[in-house]
Amino acid sequence: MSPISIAAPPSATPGFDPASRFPPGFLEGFGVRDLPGGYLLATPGQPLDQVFIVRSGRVRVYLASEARELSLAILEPGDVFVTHTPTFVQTLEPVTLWVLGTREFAARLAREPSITPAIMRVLGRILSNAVALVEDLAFRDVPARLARFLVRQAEQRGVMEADGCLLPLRLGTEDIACLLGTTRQSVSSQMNQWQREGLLTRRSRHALLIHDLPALALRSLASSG
Amino acid sequence: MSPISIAAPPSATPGFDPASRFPPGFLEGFGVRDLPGGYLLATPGQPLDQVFIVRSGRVRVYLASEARELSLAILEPGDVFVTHTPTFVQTLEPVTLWVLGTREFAARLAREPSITPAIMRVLGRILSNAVALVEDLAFRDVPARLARFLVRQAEQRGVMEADGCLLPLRLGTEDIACLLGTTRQSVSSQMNQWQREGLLTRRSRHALLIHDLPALALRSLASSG
DNA sequence: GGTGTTTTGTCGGCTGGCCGACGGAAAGCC
DNA sequence: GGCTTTCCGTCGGCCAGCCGACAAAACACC
Repeated sequence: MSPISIAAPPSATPGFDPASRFPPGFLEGFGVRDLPGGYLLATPGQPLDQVFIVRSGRVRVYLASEARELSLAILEPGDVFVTHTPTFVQTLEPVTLWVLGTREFAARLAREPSITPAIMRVLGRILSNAVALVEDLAFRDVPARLARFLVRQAEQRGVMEADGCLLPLRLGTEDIACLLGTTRQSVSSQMNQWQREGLLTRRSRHALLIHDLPALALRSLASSG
Repeated sequence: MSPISIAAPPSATPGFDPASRFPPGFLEGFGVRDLPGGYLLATPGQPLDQVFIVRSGRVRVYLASEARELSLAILEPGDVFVTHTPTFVQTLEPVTLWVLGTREFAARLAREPSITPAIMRVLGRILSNAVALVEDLAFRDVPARLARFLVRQAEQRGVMEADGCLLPLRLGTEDIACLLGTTRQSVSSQMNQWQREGLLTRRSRHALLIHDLPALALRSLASSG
């Protein structure tokens, strides 16, 4: 999950084994935890430091003020995160996680230093994503953010077809708006604008057909400052 | 340097030894590098991965679009950073750094696992700061961001006096605007607004006297969404 | 202390995008 | 199929804050 995303790894092909992402034996020591959908597993208030990896299901990481929410990432199987940051973390559906306390994790690293470089890469990627998110908010207007979002989604999940790139979306308009730091209305109107221009077609509520990907990419360049 | 800041450690008291922040012997292996003012030591393009620590002088970390710049942090002696992120890093004045390549750094961690927890704490703090920055941009309007900035500065560097808290500022209006993701004009007018309300006095170009810190803190709460 | 340069204060116009409201469409549910 | 509920599209009003422009002040340098 991408343009606005703080999570660790690159894209996930559907139907793969999340454990295959990690060195053999890496997951030993992690606890397995099953959670129901809608479960809030971390808040800014009580930071029970934990490293977790999503095994199945989706998890949303977000910030909230009194009036609004901003999704930082929607984690999918294989994604890594640390509850060491002042964010809310909530399951979107029933979820299975691998979990380990940060202290134990650090001790583990100390015992098996060979995995340290891999971890540093993951952390570096998380930080890079956070920086990219700041860049998006500071420099790009809503159309550009939305275009970027769609292009990235297409790169990750798009399926080429005769008349364009079919993009299965598991998010509603409101969810997208929340990822982009804007409103339902702005996303909706922009999307329909592009539909009228022939850039894309709303195939169904959860599928989008992008006809002109390059044109979208063009609109994803900075234009708000 | 704070409300908008991605850098690692808490505040620095002036005239301290930056090396004292780290475990004895930690800095062995680091190279020492002297750079002139205005030197650009990293850009998003070529990520020569390095871990560096500021020994003296100030360093600015920022993002740039064609039309605008956003400062992520102004690093001071003792601050740690990684050029592993797609940002610009530039010296503001002549600077001395301790530098080590990320590969060597990781190897070092692998050899001396005892310092790993400390490093994870530093990375966690950097990430938390980045998240806080996103929060600022997404949820707070300009007055709130500015108020927060001033309050934090006061906490870190302010000197209590009879008629308030004297705040030595090494930044101009434009620099502050750049840290807050806004414009010179907005900062200026808001500051003078508060001056008229008696909250603060512009003592000189580089010094500010804050009379009513609590009132400022009140204005630093979210109000743009 | 005069003179050029940089920094700051202020104003008005303009606009992106938020907000509230409401009708229509799709999807779930029996 | 009918019903309910959730989701989506669109419009008009409104406002924060950016932009350009210019004057005044602070500072630096001789």
